[in-house]
Amino acid sequence: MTRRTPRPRERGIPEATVARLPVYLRALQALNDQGTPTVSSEDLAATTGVNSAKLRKDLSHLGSYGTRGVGYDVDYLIYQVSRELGLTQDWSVAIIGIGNLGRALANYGGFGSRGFRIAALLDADSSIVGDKVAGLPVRHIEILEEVVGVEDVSIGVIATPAAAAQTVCDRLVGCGVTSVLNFAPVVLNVPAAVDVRKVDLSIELQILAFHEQRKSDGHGASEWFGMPGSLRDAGTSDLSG
Amino acid sequence: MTRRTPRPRERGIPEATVARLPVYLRALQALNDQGTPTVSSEDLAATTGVNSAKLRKDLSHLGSYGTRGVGYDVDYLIYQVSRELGLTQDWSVAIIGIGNLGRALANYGGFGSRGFRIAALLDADSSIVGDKVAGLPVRHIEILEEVVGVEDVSIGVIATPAAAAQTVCDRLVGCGVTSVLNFAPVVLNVPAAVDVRKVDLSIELQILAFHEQRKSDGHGASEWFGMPGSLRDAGTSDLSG
DNA sequence: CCCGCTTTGTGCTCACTTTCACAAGGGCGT
DNA sequence: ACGCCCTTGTGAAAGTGAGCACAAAGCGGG
Ligand SMILES: NC(=O)c1ccc[n+]([C@@H]2O[C@H](COP(=O)([O-])OP(=O)(O)OC[C@H]3O[C@@H](n4cnc5c(N)ncnc54)[C@H](O)[C@@H]3O)[C@@H](O)[C@H]2O)c1
Ligand SMILES: NC(=O)c1ccc[n+]([C@@H]2O[C@H](COP(=O)([O-])OP(=O)(O)OC[C@H]3O[C@@H](n4cnc5c(N)ncnc54)[C@H](O)[C@@H]3O)[C@@H](O)[C@H]2O)c1
Repeated sequence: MTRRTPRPRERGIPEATVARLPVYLRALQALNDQGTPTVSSEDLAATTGVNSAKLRKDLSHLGSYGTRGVGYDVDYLIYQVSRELGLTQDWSVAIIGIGNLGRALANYGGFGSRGFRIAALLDADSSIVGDKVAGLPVRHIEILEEVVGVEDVSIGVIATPAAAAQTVCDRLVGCGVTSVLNFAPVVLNVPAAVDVRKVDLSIELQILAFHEQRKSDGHGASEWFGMPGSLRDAGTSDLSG
Repeated sequence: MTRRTPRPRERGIPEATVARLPVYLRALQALNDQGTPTVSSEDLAATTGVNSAKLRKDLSHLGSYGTRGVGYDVDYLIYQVSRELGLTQDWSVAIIGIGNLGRALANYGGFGSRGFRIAALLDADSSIVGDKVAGLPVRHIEILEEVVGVEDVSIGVIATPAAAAQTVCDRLVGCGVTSVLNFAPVVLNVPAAVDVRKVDLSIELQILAFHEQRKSDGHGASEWFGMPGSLRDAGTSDLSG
């Protein structure tokens, strides 16, 4: 009866699940765009490349939002997943280091699916400070603390050379930023309360090289090639602690 | 000395270990650059932000290359890790989609720590075909198959808009490429023999947002902030299948 | 040549993930 | 109202990884 508590999920969504929620969310939004009203775990799992049982278990961590015999209401699920991920509020992002990569990031329109606002661009190079990139002025790294305060930055994106990354990170942490996305190829040292995620191109390539080597390694080619069509996911995940 | 079988490790290095080897390798190269001849698991673990037991177990999967009471020979370990990752041979990389991101990638000098060679840049936009980016000419996507064959491309990097990614991927797979690094925000559908790793900025941000929300969520601030100085790693990992 | 100090390599335990398999639940046709 | 069929939600099993704690092993000094 009046099942009051629809399972608010006291706390503790597995990290592995958190990493997949954005993938589901994206697929759900695509379904929504094409007008699909409901979707089964089987179908959603297929388009996101995961096992349907895993998908159901993932969603079950948010609560019981499906209807047996029918599936999930796309709109409603989008809302629930967004809420869980914290996308119902806006997050200010600052990009530090407006070089090749920082520029590409700044120009990247589809910044998440809403929820994120690029609030500031910072660089140490005086010759580009003042330039406008993607409509935003590049500001000097010197005023980082001020900018973080004024813009209420909660996520810092580090796209500086490796040598400057730790210093920049320390300053971000120093003025209260507790989430950092790091593109520089260094291991950042931060307090336990700060989350750091890294994106490292060379590591990705090296992992691919490892598997590539394995493939050519022993033999020519046989028993490889499973049936074409098997889905795949890969890449980013792993958490902090 | 004549320790003949240094444990060739028949096969099967845990994926989690593979993902960390590049990190160790980078730290080892830094040590080597500064002339350090040997390093203990404790020290190497500290600079790479992992538990020393985990580091030792990781390295033990490659064989017994340490010396008890002393540590690991930096040079030797660099060689062994490189070999295991397949970096003793060169891998040709093709970047498809020379827009903001593709350009940044092409210009990225520190491409891995050797081992990788950017062999070709491809794009569908005739107006930029022929341009030189980072010293390489942008070629037309039409001749992808030819380029892959001639340059012996083994890794394809997809930096096209999401809508084109699957098609590009299919063509890469079609001409024998079995390793793909995907920057487009789509789940690629590939045969089982193909490895796909993805780098997805919005997913990373959403994961950070989730944790950020958790931090501010319930309470003000207490029992948070573990002792500053704790190391952190994060980001990429997870494999294919 | 023996001893004690240091650091590796690893057995074992515990925690987290994935996947299977299925009972319970819900809608719909009759 | 009833029963059939479909899909969810989840216990339990299996797989993977993290980390502790320690015996085994180099190394150097006495
Ligand atoms: N370009 C890529 O594709 C790519 C790929 C993987 C990783 N990365 C990493 O991303 C980072 C940026 O790469 P990039 O190609 O854009 O380099 P870049 O040299 O083009 O840009 C770096 C920018 O950071 C600025 N900078 C330097 N020190 C700074 C400081 N202390 N504070 C603020 N800004 C500072 C520089 O002025 C420059 O504008 C590097 O660490 C690189 O290793 C880049
Ligand atoms: N720029 C970023 O920071 C960023 C961040 C995350 C993800 N991404 C993703 O990376 C991809 C590229 O981003 P971008 O900012 O460089 O976009 P972009 O529009 O600047 O560049 C895309 C390039 O791909 C080319 N292209 C289009 N269709 C093609 C086809 N069929 N074959 C070959 N080339 C084709 C276009 O001509 C263009 O040069 C997008 O999928 C984007 O979502 C970009």
